[in-house]
Amino acid sequence: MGAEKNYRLTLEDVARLSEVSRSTVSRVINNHPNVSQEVRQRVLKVIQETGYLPHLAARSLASQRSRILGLVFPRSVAAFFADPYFPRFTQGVAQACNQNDYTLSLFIFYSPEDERKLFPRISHRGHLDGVIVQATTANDPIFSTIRNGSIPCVFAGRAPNSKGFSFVDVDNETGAYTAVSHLLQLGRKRIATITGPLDQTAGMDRKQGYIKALQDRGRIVENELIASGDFSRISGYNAARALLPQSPDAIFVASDVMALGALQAIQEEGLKVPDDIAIVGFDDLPPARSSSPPLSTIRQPIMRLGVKAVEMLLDIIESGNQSPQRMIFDTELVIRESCGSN
Amino acid sequence: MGAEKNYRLTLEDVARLSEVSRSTVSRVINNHPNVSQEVRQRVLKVIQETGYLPHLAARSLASQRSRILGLVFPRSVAAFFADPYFPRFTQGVAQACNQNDYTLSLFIFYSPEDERKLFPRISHRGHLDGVIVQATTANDPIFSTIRNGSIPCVFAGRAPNSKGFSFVDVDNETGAYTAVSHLLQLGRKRIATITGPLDQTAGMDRKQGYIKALQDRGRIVENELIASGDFSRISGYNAARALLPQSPDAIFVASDVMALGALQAIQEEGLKVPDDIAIVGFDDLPPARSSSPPLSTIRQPIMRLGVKAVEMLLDIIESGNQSPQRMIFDTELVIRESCGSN
DNA sequence: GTGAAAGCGCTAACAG
DNA sequence: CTGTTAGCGCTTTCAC
Repeated sequence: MGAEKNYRLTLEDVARLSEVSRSTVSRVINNHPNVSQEVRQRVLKVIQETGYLPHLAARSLASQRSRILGLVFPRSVAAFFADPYFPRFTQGVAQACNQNDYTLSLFIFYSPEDERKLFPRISHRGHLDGVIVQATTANDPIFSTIRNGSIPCVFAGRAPNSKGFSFVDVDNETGAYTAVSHLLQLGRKRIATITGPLDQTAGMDRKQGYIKALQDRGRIVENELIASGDFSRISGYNAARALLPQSPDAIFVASDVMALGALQAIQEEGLKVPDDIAIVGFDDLPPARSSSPPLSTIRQPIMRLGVKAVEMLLDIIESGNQSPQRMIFDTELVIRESCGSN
Repeated sequence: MGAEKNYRLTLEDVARLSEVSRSTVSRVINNHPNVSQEVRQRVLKVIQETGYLPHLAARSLASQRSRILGLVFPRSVAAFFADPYFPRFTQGVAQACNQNDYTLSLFIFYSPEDERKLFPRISHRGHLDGVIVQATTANDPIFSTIRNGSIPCVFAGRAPNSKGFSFVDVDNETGAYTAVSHLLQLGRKRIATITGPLDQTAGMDRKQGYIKALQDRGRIVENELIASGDFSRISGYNAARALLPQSPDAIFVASDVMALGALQAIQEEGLKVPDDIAIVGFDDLPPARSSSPPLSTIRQPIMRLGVKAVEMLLDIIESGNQSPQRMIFDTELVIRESCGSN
């Protein structure tokens, strides 16, 4: 191991020790082809022995690339760290950043104050090489910021007004469609839904999948069976309470966290899940596995979304490719006890 | 609003436009006193109008400070984003970083591979101005890395071998003591505990508080009433199952997440909480509020821990103060239904 | 395949 | 209070 001294070694030092020029050392570090095997080995050895580490700021300044990626959670993603979805996504992003030798820098917005302060840093070229932005409602100021800036960006989730933007997402509509179809196959007659916020595509698309599944089987879509929530547990609880008087025999809930709230409301009413009411959630987060009864749900590959977002972003950065890219992941129906299929 | 062009303005540009030298502009930006009011205003106006933003890398290089703080989750913090504690703490850290114009950079370790790659970046001076490290087991390699490096560091939680390190923490022992004392006052006779991992101070201290509360009231500490977990839900579930044959009438559980698992185990056994068994958890995370029955628990100010960690770290960085600092927050008993006091 | 030289955009003495 | 002058440590033409 190289000594970890206070004195920082520089390229200059390594060059001297390996008896070549700074340029050559730089080439070795950056894997430039124009270095002879012999010299390369010699330099590598010195680097190894000294524990030399390039100075990131110096490198950024000279190369005009910071090798820092931003991960942005807009203010309208209020639920932020209350829903396990976000930490999990963050984990995927962090992992992929490590893998690719990029540094991850986290931006979480709370107040307009934060935005005023941080938006310039995010959108101006020079600080970040690119950003991953959690998609949210159309009117969040983050959109105009990104649009007016010139920084490479990938959205996590399709944003309502994100035409021309790159994004990673899951097929929300098909996921919901699958969930509701399953419920129909099980013979449920009055299938209700608790939607997510309808100003986000995830909320809209999942609702659309619910509607489509019903229609494809010739069922009538009843508005009294549709309640809306905001992905929070309490909103799921309240929505379920509002739904119960309509005597549904099944509910498709647009997120696991809301489903947990709904489950509680149902049970408090003395009703049994799945006997009286079947439930299918969406996300497949850990809490879904440990509820009583365990929650049937639509699994989405959250961590992989994070990883893919980074890879897509790096591709955009490195290729300079301007045309928007997109990647839609499939979901998977996970059957547990809450839907009563076993 | 300044135009967000591809061309980056430099200090030079601002200097020219405001008809002063680069140094003066630099002084204005860095709030140096040696600038006349008049000139300062003029420069500020130009900055405002042009939307000039200093180039961080250039600044870092020249000033030898990156204004980037690292937040590190060691590999042995496996539960990572499964326990809402961490996201919440992260939130506090992110908030405080914004406030102080520092950038937050996140390091989450999964594999030895990650460590090999990232440790040098963390411990070498020059990349990060300081790091906040989530405390964990004594044998995690992060400790030697930090110790051998020369980077300012604050631990979140007291580490088992962190003598001489700065940290923020809560008074775990007193928190546990309070919880158990409350249970005793309610007349519970056979109070069990489910501990956290005993190679972490949070686990040890909470166990110690349990023991002390019992002893202070002249109770005998029975080993059969002590089960250990690892802060995960499933470990709480298993520990509770192991405890039930000893017929406890109360359990102090060292984390809310484990308490939820224990609750489930108890209820599956047909026992009632709090009638048959009272439960008090630790943390006061959102899930504690929404369980049935709601969980009595020991609240710790998680976000404030994050904020304080940053402030402490900045103080160390800016003052160059070497002597270890520490801050211990008080906890608070939150009474809900699971302990049966109402 | 290698080295010399010119910056990248900023800070920080040092003069004045 | 203000300007001049050196760098910070690296990348990147451009010669050779």
